[in-house]
Amino acid sequence: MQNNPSLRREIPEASLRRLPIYYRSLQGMVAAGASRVSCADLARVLGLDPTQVRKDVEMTGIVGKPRVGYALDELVRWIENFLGWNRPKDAVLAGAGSLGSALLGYERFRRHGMQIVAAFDTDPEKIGQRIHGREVQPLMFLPDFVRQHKTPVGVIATPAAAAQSVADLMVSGGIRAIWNFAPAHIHLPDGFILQNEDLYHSLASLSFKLEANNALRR
Amino acid sequence: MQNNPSLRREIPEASLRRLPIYYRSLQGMVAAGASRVSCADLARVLGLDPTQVRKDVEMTGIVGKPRVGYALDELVRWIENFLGWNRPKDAVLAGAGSLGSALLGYERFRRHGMQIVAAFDTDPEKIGQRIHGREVQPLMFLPDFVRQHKTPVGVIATPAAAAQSVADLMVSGGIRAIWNFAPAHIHLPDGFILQNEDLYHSLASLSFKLEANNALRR
DNA sequence: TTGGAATCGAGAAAGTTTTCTCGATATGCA
DNA sequence: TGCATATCGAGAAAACTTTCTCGATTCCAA
Repeated sequence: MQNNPSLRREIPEASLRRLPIYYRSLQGMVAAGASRVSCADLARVLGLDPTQVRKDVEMTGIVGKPRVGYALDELVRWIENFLGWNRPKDAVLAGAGSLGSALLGYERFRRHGMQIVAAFDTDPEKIGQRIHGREVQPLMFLPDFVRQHKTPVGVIATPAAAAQSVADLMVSGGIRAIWNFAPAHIHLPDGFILQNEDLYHSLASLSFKLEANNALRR
Repeated sequence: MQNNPSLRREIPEASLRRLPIYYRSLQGMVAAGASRVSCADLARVLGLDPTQVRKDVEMTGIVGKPRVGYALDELVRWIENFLGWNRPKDAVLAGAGSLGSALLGYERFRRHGMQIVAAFDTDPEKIGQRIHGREVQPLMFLPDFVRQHKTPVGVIATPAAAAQSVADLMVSGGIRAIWNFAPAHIHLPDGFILQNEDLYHSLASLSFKLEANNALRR
C-alpha cells in the first residue's frame, strides 16, 4: 500500500469529495458486521452511479476481485491512506469565537487527518481562556508557534475583515495549507493550499434552488 | 428585473457557488466608492478567467454595456435577486449544540436569503434556554411549528446518528429544503432540496493536497 | 469627426467529468 | 465439470464546464 506521488496527481476534486461519503457508508457496514462490499452495493446505498463509485474507489489504488468486490476493512484502510487520514496533521486555529470554539470541540477531526493543537485570538477577553482543553493565546504569538512546531495547517475562523492579515501571519510562520471559514477572498502565494469553507456558497445554492422550486409550484 | 423560471433551469452548480464570491467583491468595491465594474475587473481581483466571470454574471440576466461594464449597484441587485437573497426564507434549526448555537448567531444569513426563526433540541438541559434571542424548544414540536409557519427550510446541526430521523421529522412537517451539517448521508423523497455542508469533504480535499504537497517536497 | 481601445455577447473549441459498453475473471449452482 | 451471473477494469462515448475567438458596440482622445 504505497503512495506513488506520480499517481497522486490529477485527482478530480469531485471524486475527492465523494470519498468521505463512501468512507462513512463503509464504516456503517463494518459496524453492521459486513466483511465484503462491491461498488454496486455502495452505489445502491448512496444513490450514485456504480461506475462513478468504481472510478473513485480505483483512485485509491486498491485492486478488487471480480464477482466479489473488495474486503471491507481493506477498502477503509486504502481510503484512509489515500486521503492521509491515518497521518493526522497539526493545525492552529485563529479566531476563538463561536465557530472557532465549535471547531476546537471536534475531536473527530483527528481521525480525519487533522488535529487543532493551539488556538489564537486578539480579544483580551478570550486570551487565557481554555476552550476544549486548549488555552487561547494572543494572535501575535501564532507565527512563532507555527515556526517552532512546524505546524502545516492554519484554520481561519475570524471575521472576514481579519482573514487576509491572519492568513499573511500564518504564511509568515511557514504554514502550508489554510482552511478558511471566514467569508472573505484570501490570496496566498503560489504553492500554498487554500480550502475555503464558505457557508454563503451553500446558501446561494440552497436559496436559488428554493426559488426555482417556488417558480415550479406557481 | 423578472425571474423567468424557464431561464432559471440548468444553472451549473459551480457558477452558483461563484456568485457569492463576486457578490462579496462587488460589495467591497461599493464600499470603496466605485460605481462601475467590468467582468475583467472582477476576474483580475479574484484571479479567475474573465470569460468565466462574464458567463456567470450573464446568468443573472443583467445586460451590460460594451466598453463600460455594469453599473455596480445594479449588478449587486441582480445577483441578490437571482439568488433570492433579497427574499429571505424562514428556517428552523435542529440541534442547539456548539455548531447550532454558532449558526443561530449568524445574523448575516438574513441578508443571504435565510433567517433561522426557531431552534429545537432533545436535550432537556438545552430546552428552554435562549440562544441569540431564540428559545430552544423540544424537537417533537418541530413538525407542528413548520406546519403552522409554513417554514420552507430546515437546518440540521445534530449528531450524525440523529440526522435522518430529524430530516424525516422536518419532511413530515412540510419542509421543502434541508441544509445538513451532520456528517451523515440523508435520504429525502424526490422533489426535496438537500444541501450538505460536510466538513469532512473539505478535510479530505485539504489532507490529500497536503500529502501530495509533501510528496513533492521529498 | 474619426480612429483606437476596452468590453460585452455569442458561438466554437478544448478540457474535464460522468456515464456507457464490453471483455475478463471469480463464484456458486446444477 | 460446465454454465450462468455478478463484478472489476478499461476504454469509448456522452455530457458538462471552462476557455478561446471574434464580431458588435460604446467610450475616449486626438
